[in-house]
Amino acid sequence: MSSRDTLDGPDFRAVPHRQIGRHLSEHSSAPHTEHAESMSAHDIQLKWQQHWAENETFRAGGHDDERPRKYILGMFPYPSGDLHMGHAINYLYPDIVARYWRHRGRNVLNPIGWDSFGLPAENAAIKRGADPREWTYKNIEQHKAGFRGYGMSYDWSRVLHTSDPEYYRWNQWLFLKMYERGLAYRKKSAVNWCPKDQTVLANEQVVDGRCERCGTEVVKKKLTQWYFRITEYADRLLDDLDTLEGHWPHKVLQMQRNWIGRSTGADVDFVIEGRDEPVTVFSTRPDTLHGATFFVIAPDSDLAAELASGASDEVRERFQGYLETVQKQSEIERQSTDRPKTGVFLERYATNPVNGERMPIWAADYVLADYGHGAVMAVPAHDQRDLDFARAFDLPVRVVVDTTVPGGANEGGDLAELDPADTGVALIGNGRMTGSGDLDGLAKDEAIARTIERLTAAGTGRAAKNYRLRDWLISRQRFWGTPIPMLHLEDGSVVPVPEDRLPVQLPSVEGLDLRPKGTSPLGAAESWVRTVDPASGEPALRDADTMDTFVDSSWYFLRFLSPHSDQFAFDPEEAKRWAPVDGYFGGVEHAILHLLYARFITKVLFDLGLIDFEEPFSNLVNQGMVIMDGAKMSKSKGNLVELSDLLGQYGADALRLGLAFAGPVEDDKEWNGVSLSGAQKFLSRALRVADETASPVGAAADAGDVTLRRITHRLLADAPGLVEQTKFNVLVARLMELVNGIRKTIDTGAGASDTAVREAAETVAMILELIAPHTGEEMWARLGHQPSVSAVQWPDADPALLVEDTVTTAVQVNGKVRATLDVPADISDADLEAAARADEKVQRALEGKEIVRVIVRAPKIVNFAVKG
RNA sequence: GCCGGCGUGGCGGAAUGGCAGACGCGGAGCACUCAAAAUGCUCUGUCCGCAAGGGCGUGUGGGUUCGAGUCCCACCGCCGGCACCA
Repeated sequence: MSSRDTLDGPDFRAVPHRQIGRHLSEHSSAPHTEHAESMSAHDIQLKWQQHWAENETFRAGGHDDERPRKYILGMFPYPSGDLHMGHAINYLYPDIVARYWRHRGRNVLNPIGWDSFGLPAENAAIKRGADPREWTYKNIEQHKAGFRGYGMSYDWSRVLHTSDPEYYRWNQWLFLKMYERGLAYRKKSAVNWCPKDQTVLANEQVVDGRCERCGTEVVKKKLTQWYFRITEYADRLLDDLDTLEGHWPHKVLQMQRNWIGRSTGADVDFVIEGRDEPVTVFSTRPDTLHGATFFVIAPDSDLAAELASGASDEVRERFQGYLETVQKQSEIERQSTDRPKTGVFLERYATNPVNGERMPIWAADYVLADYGHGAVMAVPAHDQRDLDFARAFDLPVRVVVDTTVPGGANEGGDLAELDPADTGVALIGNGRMTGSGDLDGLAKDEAIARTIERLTAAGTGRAAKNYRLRDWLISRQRFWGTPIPMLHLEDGSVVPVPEDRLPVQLPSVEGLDLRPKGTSPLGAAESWVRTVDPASGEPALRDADTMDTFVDSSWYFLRFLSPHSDQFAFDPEEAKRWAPVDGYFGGVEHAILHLLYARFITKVLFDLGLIDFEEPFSNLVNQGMVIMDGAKMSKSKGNLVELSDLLGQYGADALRLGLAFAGPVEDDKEWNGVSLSGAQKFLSRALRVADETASPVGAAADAGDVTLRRITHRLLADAPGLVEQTKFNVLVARLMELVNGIRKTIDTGAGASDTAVREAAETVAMILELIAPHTGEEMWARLGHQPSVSAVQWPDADPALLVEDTVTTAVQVNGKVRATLDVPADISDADLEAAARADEKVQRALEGKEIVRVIVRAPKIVNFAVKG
């Protein structure tokens, strides 16, 4: 808005979104506004939804649109069943924000699409003997109708479905790019296997040892699978989290940090007797190397098998038995930390590089094959797990850190009494080195640095990092996903499908048995699997696995920027214009799944030079769930509240308002506490003040009732902050205050023809539109304006109306309020103190007391600090 | 075990270190009505008091400050993440 020095009311310039400069009269004719009493919420809803659809009101502006851009996005839905309360709350918040930025003069992109590959469609298809396509696209149509009925301001020209070949073609393209860069690779490894879904799972999809989808206990299976090398990006994924601080929920950042789990320390090479190659172990405490008294390797590692095979028959037999026991355990059993330590001595020895001591080598399942090098140097005195093991098998315990020294963890204690071998408690705290040659006396950090220097110089070790994060297993043995675009030749080599042959389309389900059986159903599609390598002309077999659907969702936010392109996955020029996403909304359940994968792929695309940013989502909001009786709503619990029922009964606006008002965005909302009738009541109250507004359109507000004008302008000033901090519940409360103020002005104040009433009602219409868009539009129309209110530009608040002439000062005595004074807002400290001292109540409170100090913060507060 | 977050009326929840409880739900009363619904208005943290007024109040105990729901320390409770990760 231009800087004007008049005290006019808000300047509600209606600027159409799509093309600035287009005149209101060119808009399609305004929908007929009937008399208030004759229109139900339902009628209002339909009328405006039709208007928005016909006018493409929320289509994002094109290249010629000069306004600054805002990209607002909700995590796209999976098209299972109909829309329910979960969707209602998830997609409400981004819609509020998108609508807000339109009022703030931004070219807003608020798209919607469907994450439409995945197991539920396939399982439903198996159950009904149908094609997953039918189920999927039927549900998508239902969702689309549901979202329109809910009043979402989407750009419907950019819809995408990940199960369209036009989409998954680019998934395959991404895979090939990853492959070219060595970021997609195949390896045989023990993988997580869900026996129910009959497919492998990524680490991220195993929750407490169970399948994230179906809850079945996960088992380990040795399989050759495709992986994305996310570990190569571990440092960047971890370090860049710092740049998101303050923009992403702290909790999500912390969860990702935990998940990546970087440890720093050293790799140390140990010579093994009777083996040519040394074995490397990782340790975060190389300072304790002198205290390493034995060596432990994971029983299911290749090294264990190798070392056992070189031992006596008896040892070999014992080891085999142990290995079988270990492999029979479920993940849940194995992860339990409080079970006794078990293991077998392999009758082999390693040599401690710092003192040449012989260290017996054991195989024990407390060492994991897939972390570090699958082997550890055991320092029982200073590691609880090693100590437990040493005590179970009577192995030597040697203290090399004195924790009783000044500043140590057991300062002033008696080291002999603290002997871990006796107490069973490892000394893991700080202290000074002892019994470690010339490391003696050094503190932990110094000793670590010194040890790494020595090892490096001797060539027997080096500084090293390790991560909890594992590479992302992306193969799935299921039908309804993106085929992996690779070919297996007769000579055993694996080659990519050339880019110009994409997409590798899914075959028809006709004649295919989709039932899970441990290998991909695609493998049975003979005519599909058997093909020819276009490069060599050799016969080839297609890779029959499909990709994890998290690949689909790892880059979809870029596809919205050029959703129909057959030239690019996304147009880099469009990405430059719109991306990254300014406001991303979704549930915390994706804190380390989707959000980690999307960050990873974004960094890869950055490295490919296709985008100029390294983080996909500049701001993230985790909304809470709608719960019922304290539990998540779900189909299985039978407490799913369908959206369509409520839209008919209460209307979209009442539902939106009720949810927005129910509490802070990130909190769960108890459904029984959401009052839709209360919301309805407020909406009709708002509509009524618009109907009652009696001054003409365009009437200047300057002469209007000042009290009401102050409320209006305070809201105009405060609402942007409230929306930008996602305090929608407070925004609703403030709207209620304004409507209450209008009500009061009409009934007992200046009356319905006062121009402040019009100004206030128009402000309500504009801001209410964010939350209850149909009612906002209807108010705007009834106030005599052309649609759409969504295009109205946010007026600046009049600064003169934001400062009060008189304010209420609290007068405190020792911090307790004893009186309030109405004083001029610009009162001086001295005058205020004098006024306070003159007040009768204050005098009474000060009677007989000695004033020690007086704090005056005009015009807010006076505080007398007194004695006696 | 490690890491993180949160504790405010009967309920959902407000509150840049400056009048705790905005706004709403629920409750009580009043107006309109033959009546009800709808609508509008008033009251509604708690204790003492007829009242004026006062005491107490943001999980508990300390601290910083003229002043603490807000900042610091300890504890209690709840929620979430990670966890035999060397």
